[in-house]
Amino acid sequence: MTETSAFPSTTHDHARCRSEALAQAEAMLARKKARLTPDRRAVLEVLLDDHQAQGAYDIMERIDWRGRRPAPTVIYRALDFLVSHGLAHKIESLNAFMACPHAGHEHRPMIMICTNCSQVAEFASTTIDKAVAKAAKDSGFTPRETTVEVTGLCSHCRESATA
Amino acid sequence: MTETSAFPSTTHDHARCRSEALAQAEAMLARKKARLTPDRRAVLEVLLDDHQAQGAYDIMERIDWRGRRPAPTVIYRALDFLVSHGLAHKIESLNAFMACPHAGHEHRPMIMICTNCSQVAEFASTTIDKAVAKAAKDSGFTPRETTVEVTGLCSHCRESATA
DNA sequence: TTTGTTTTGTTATAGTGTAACAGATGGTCG
DNA sequence: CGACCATCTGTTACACTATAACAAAACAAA
Repeated sequence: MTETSAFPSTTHDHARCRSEALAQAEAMLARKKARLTPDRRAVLEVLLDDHQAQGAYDIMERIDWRGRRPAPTVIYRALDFLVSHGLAHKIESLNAFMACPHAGHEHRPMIMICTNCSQVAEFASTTIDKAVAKAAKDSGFTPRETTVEVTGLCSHCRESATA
Repeated sequence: MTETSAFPSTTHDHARCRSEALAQAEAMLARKKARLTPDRRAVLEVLLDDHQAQGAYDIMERIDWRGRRPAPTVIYRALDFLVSHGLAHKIESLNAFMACPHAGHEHRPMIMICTNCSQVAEFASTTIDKAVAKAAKDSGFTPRETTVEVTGLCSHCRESATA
């Protein structure tokens, strides 16, 4: 039982969720002496605004640039930084990004994508990791990075199923 | 031990591999009364030409169109058809496609991507499927489609490692 | 305060994927 | 046979995703 977070409930206090994640991120980066510059911070904040996957261009539009009109590169650079420090994940099957709620833990979790409400959540499972490692070994393959993504219905949407 | 195929060896008889896969595909589609039209067949043949992932535009360029200059839509339509009939897989982390060597088996295998020789292979593992199902259940999530992709080194490239 | 590293700004371009709709083709059933 | 319906093709246009390349600015460390 590798208990981590799943989909946020209706009673979920998002303001708190968001500010805690941000504080953790700041602390973690300070420890690593990495800089959370204004652009990077802006991107992270947009990602933390909700529990949905967001495309780079969506993110770009949601940021208040105060007159600036930055190129996509700016966003991708910030996203690269966040992903490489474990503060965000890229969701390959959506070509989109999500904030990672567990700042700084080394992990490549399974990502769950609700096709109804389009919320995303992650779950770290050592069982999956082991199963993948074994399958790779049985094929003579030496794994480096693993991607596991699942689409389906979250518990909310499962219950209020559209008849 | 769910033995399927792994990376082709140096002694691999690709002409045979290719023609068998094509024959299987034809048989399977005939059974389903689905049509392997010229465009679809051309795309499948290009995918079967090697064991690498190929982007839609690469595929388009490799086909001899005899003067025609088809739009990308044509390729994507053919790819949709092939994927929906289990004759090809989309590799999400590469935005590319591979032929599936096991025509018609219902399966969503783990896909292995060698970052050295860029060959791809698949492996069906019920252990992974179960682990993913359990992780989803533990999160209250009802899974529909699963993507598992691993990058790393195939057995060949592992041995002849670039010092 | 010099020096080297990291970050930003900017332009341009490459790569991936869909929407929409008219027209052609093929299979089927009376 | 021929009318019909479903599927497949052709085509135009566009939307979305991502990177290359390089000069300028900001910063940290000594």
